[in-house]
Amino acid sequence: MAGTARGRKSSGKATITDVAAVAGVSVAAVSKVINGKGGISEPTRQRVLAAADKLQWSPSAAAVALRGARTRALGMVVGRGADLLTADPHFALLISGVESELAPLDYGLLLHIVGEEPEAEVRAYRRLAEERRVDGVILTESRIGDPRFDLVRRLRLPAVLVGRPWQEDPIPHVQAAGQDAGLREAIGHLVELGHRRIAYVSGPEDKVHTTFRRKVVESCLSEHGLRPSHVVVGEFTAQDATAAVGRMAEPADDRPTAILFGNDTMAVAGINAARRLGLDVPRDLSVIGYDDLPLGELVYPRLTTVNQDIEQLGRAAANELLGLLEESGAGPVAAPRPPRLVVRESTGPVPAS
Amino acid sequence: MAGTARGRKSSGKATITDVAAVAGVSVAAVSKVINGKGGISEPTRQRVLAAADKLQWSPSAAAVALRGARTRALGMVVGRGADLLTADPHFALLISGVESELAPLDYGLLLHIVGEEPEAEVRAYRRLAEERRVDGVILTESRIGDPRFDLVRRLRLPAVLVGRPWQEDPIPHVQAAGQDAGLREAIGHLVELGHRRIAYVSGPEDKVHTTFRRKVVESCLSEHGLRPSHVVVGEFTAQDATAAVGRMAEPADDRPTAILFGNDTMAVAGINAARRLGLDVPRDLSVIGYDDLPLGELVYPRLTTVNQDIEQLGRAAANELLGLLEESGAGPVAAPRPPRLVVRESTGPVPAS
DNA sequence: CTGAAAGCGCTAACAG
DNA sequence: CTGTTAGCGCTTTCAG
Repeated sequence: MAGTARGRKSSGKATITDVAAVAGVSVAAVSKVINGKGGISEPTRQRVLAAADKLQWSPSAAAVALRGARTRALGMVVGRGADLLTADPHFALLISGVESELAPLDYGLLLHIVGEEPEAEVRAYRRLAEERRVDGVILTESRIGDPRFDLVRRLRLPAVLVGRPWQEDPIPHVQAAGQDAGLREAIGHLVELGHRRIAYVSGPEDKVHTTFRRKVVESCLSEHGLRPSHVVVGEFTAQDATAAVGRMAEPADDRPTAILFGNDTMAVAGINAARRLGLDVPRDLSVIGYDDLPLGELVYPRLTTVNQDIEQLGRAAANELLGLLEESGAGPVAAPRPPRLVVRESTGPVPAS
Repeated sequence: MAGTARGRKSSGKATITDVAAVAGVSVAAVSKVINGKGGISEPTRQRVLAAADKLQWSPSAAAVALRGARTRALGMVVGRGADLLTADPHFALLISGVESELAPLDYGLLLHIVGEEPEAEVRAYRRLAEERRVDGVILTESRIGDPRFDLVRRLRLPAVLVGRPWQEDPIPHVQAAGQDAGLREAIGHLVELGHRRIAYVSGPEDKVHTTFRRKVVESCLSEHGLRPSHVVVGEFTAQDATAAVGRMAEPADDRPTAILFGNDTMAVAGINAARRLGLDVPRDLSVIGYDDLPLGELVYPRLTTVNQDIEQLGRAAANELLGLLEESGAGPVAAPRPPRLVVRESTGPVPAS
């Protein structure tokens, strides 16, 4: 195990030059072998591979990026407080889907969690672009008048939005076909059970999907000749859900017999609020959530909810973005399937009264 | 608004050369201004800053990394299936804490979610190191005989572990003082309520913290002159929790009057399993979880559990790693406080029988 | 105080 | 088939 030949810099990590030296070839040959370019004899190829393996060498991401302007990393900026982030596995699922698409291509995902302040968010995107840290970004949760679409365009930062774009924004986006399917099924389910007084508890209306869903609920109810008995716009939190239920329970004869909630967290909180008010779910009140979090299976009664394939959505978004970057090797990805109702135990026939 | 002076490459993004040209100085001057090195006159400084701002320029991360061997990014490899990831906000919290420490220093976090296969995990770390994509990594969930400590050492990849190291491993790590405090409080609480038959449902014993906690429970019970009525080792899943409760309920006279679960998800599942067996919580059975997820406040009865300040742990880990990298500017971070019991509604006096 | 020039590790022409 | 060489955008001596 005598020391290596001509003094390799003792401590620093191996470079392409070291590999070339060990293999007894030129750096160009090493480069070609690593990048699978043709025009290299098999014996040479083997020697290079052996040398690279021996030295535990892979091309430096920085050098490759500097040379080719490809960083092989995608970015994602999440603008939410830690509290909301953790109450809702939404992002974990999305990221997991994105990663599953990226991993085989050896792309990385650069994550930025910023607070709610819009300026921090803008700054994050700006740096990602200006510093050329990523090849593109994945956007989520588009808001009404979302500034990010303009931003990424000005930044010339390739971007794909997960979900429903704001207006006719020509930004590439992925979403499941039949976005309204889940809510339609949900309402159909309730109507079939005899419910007529149906309330809707929504999330903050600055999000595009929030208003969209409220409209779907309203139009779908009207197709059944109904109007929502109550519409509450809140904050997607347990507190707001509890408050909403409290408010709706007041005049008992006007109380809804079923409530649709904007997400599962609110729905579960709503169920418990009802219970504390002496109402049994589903006997006195039916409840439907949205998202189908694991939580829904854990609680009692198990939650009837609308399932979205968020992970698949992440996969599709990553795939789309990779396509934009002309990254071959990103095989086709199955389209995310429409949201659909999962009937469990929190819905039942309308109370007799 | 006439076209820029001598043909700047029309479409490509601005470089330091462009900024220098616009400011009418040399690239060296621009570099010095940006990096806050002294020896630049104020007027020059202003001109450079104005030019950089006008061109929306920040130094390319790739070039900086190539030159200085600092990527200003940290890595985190999460080896878990998407399912486990989402059932447990643990990582979301941790990441959120890490980010909050990184953001002010403009460090990025490169995330890799790999499956359960150990080889995928090793590969991920190896690439992170060999490609010099990150300056260091944060490790979580150390396992018995964890190969990653050796790995990062061989890779010369600066690393900090979140949580309890395996054996005396000399890897830098952060953890709250008084790791056993929460469980001790929990058991004290139960004993005070008169419980004598106390069971423990643990997670997979390949994790270091899992075995540690079981030992704490056992030794703490024995200090009270007790032995666990049952110890079940499962998978941290709702299924296993349900099964465990089913098994323990069998001979009613040997049934535990209280169960400690390894995490909140199991605890909630356990409560519902008990309910389906006709047992009321906390009247017939007391239940305590671990982690204090938001979930615990949503369910009925609200869950008594052990709270850990995971976000703070993430902050501390990032801070420690930054310190290892000799990154100044990482101010001191408060030490994570010991786990502590949060008493809510799922525990009560031992049943009379 | 300011600028010219030498690389960091790699890829892509171009010559042999 | 294989080697030489010119930069990619930046920082950093070292001279002016």
